[in-house]
Amino acid sequence: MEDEKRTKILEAATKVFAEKGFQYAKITDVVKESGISTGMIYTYFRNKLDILLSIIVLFLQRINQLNQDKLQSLDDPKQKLLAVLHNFEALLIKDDKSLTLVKVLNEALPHIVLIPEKDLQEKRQEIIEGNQKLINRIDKIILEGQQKGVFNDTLNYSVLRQMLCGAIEMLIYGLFFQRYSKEAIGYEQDEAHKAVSQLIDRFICK
Amino acid sequence: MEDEKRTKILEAATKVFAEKGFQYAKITDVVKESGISTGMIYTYFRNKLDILLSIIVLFLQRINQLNQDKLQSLDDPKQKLLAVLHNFEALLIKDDKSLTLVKVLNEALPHIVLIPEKDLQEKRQEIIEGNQKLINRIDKIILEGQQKGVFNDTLNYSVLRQMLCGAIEMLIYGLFFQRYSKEAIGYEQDEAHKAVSQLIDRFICK
Amino acid sequence: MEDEKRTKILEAATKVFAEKGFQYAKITDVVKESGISTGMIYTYFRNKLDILLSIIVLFLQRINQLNQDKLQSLDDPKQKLLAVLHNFEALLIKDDKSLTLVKVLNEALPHIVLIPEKDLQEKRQEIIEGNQKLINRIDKIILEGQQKGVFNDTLNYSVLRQMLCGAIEMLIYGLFFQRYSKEAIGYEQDEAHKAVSQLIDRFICK
Amino acid sequence: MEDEKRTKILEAATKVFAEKGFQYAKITDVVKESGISTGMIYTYFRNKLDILLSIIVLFLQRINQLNQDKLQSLDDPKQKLLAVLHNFEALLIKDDKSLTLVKVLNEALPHIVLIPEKDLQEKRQEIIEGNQKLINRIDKIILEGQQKGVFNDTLNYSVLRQMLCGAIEMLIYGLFFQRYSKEAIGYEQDEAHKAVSQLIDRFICK
DNA sequence: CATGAATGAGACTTCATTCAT
DNA sequence: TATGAATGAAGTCTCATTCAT
Repeated sequence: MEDEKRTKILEAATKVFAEKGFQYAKITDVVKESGISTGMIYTYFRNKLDILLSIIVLFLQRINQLNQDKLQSLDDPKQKLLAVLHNFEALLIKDDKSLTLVKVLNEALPHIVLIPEKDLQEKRQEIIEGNQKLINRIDKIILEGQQKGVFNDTLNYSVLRQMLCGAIEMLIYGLFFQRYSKEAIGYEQDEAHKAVSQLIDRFICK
Repeated sequence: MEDEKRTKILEAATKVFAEKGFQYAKITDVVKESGISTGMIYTYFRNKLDILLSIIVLFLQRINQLNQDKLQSLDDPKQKLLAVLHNFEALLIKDDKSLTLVKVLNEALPHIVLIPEKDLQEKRQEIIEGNQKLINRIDKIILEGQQKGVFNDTLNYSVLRQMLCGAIEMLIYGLFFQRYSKEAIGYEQDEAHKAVSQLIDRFICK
Repeated sequence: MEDEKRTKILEAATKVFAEKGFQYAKITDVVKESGISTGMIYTYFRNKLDILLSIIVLFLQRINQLNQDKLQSLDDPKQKLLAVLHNFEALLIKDDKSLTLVKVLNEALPHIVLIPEKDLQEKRQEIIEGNQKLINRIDKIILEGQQKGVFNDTLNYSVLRQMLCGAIEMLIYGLFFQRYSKEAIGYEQDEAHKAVSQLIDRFICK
Repeated sequence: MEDEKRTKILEAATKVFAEKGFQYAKITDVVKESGISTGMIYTYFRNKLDILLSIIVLFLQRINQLNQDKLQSLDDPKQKLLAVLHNFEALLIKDDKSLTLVKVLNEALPHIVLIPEKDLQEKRQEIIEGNQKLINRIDKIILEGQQKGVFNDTLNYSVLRQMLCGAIEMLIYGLFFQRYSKEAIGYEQDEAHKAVSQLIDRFICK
């Protein structure tokens, strides 16, 4: 009941932040989009930044939870990597609403990780740790694959992870761009999925 | 002399925007960083946004010029792709100062392309066209490679371009992050360079 | 309730603009005078100029309404002219507060009519039309009086109107000056009233 | 030589202040109009306000000088009043350039007389005294006319002076408006002249 | 619990004025 | 004497946040 309202706010904010950019999005926009009054929003969140951080925290909690659930039953590094990828899809590409989340993450994460916000230290810390956990999990998989001799080991695992994430992120952003701007980007969700599998096959795997 | 000052402002602004984010950067920060007074800044640029747009316009002009220069003497699609990549490096990875530009581009481009700023329409248009030219050039190279039978043609050229750009962007962002946050990211410029070559070899090429 | 606040702002602004002059009046002065916060003022008016224009629009609406009401029941041109004059008094000379309006009108109208403000075109248009309507009504009365042979017709009606308005305006300004500067100007409201009647009798009438 | 430049600045400023209004006129406008550099302007005048005050001081000096010259040889109050009026014409209506002065006087005098500018006290004082002298001279003529039994004495001399000045001012402003806005006002200089004579004949004289 | 009217801090920007050349 | 590039003080306006109802 309470959480329902919280979720409504976060979903509305995600849409608004994605469409206008965090800096240009006004609280009033979130009010209009969510149908929840300003005052109410401020009982759920300390301030505007808190909403943004909460969106990200929620995403990181979900993706990390999903990863934890899926990965423990898998052994093969390649299967693990594909599972992580699948989890991204499950959270980010499943529908138009989810795609907006990518835009928000793209815009916000670099700042939050890099810039020490004075406000909301504990939430920022949670994000940094959640982000770290996500990255570490991927790194561990790649490293394991390299050690098992199935993954490309001519490159540092961190380089591989960085490229993999960048490629996926840009693919998904392309989908968001297409949905939102109504301009053709030239591919759809299924082709993006195929593309990442192929990237793993040809670039990550030996 | 005049251009010298303009450049100084743009460089200072790039640093400040990269470090604080455009929204949180104050004109006073640019004043302090550049050593040029508020009033002077406003004789060179119409407003804060104009500075941001000018940074991007300048980058797009340079990269497109570099590409035009380098590409006309090359025939082989793979050589062309490597040339484009090298141009990115020449502009973005050559030193710490250049790396800040990546951060600014990452933050600003999605907004500018997506959101119709009311202000500064002609400059915004220049950016959209410059960006388009950059992307089209890459697309053309990939398409040519596919038609010549040397590039991976199981995937759409736009998918390949998107992934290539995403991977490179993230690699460079990693370098920026490392220089700026003093936290190890796990690789350096040369390894990034090698990584992209390898990505082209294994993923883009047949 | 809402209109009450709008009125409060307009009244405070009229006083402040009259005392300091529009250019030297700060929004903070209006805030102090009205007891209404900056933010609130900007929900009622787009900007400082909008406040000024709104003061004038309101005056023109009122005077034109009053004129319309009073004139339709009158037949005699002289009675009509006196009615218009009385309406001015009813709006401008009734108390100290009203007198400040004269100062604001004197200062602002010449600019607004003459200079094409880029901002707030529709409001500016309303003022020009309201002003025109006011002048046309007076012109029509004078012309009618001339045609009926009761008004001085050795002079153009526009000359007569101009002089009449100028004389009245200066008379009222004198009253404002006296009230505000506490320096004697040498006459009071009743004498001013008498003077205009006499001006009509001796100068406008045959 | 020096005075030539001073005059040039004052003339340019009069035009600019008339066209844009003192508050909206920029020093740069005066620079462009006069062809004299910013720095130079500031050697002749202390600040922007000083220019405005100097324009008015000069006008008051001239009109008072002219009045003194003409009036001493005249005896008849009506002739004196006509002489004063003629002097106004000589200074304000003689050409398009002079007409701009009316606009500036209209806009500035009420403020200067009313509001104690912190700056430039001695110049402000000079204006107040010059203005006073001008008004006193007119008052004296009217009073004299009343005492001699040739002027309307049912009204206070200050009321008569106020109306006379208002009527003339508005007539001249109409001429300025016509020249500047290219919209017909309905009369020309000669008709304005005739109108004032008639006003004196019918309203001021018995 | 719910609202949205009201607040005011602080950013952007302008332009009168200065002063090195 | 002459210039106009450079300055920075100060005003307008926005919008996140509060709190009376």
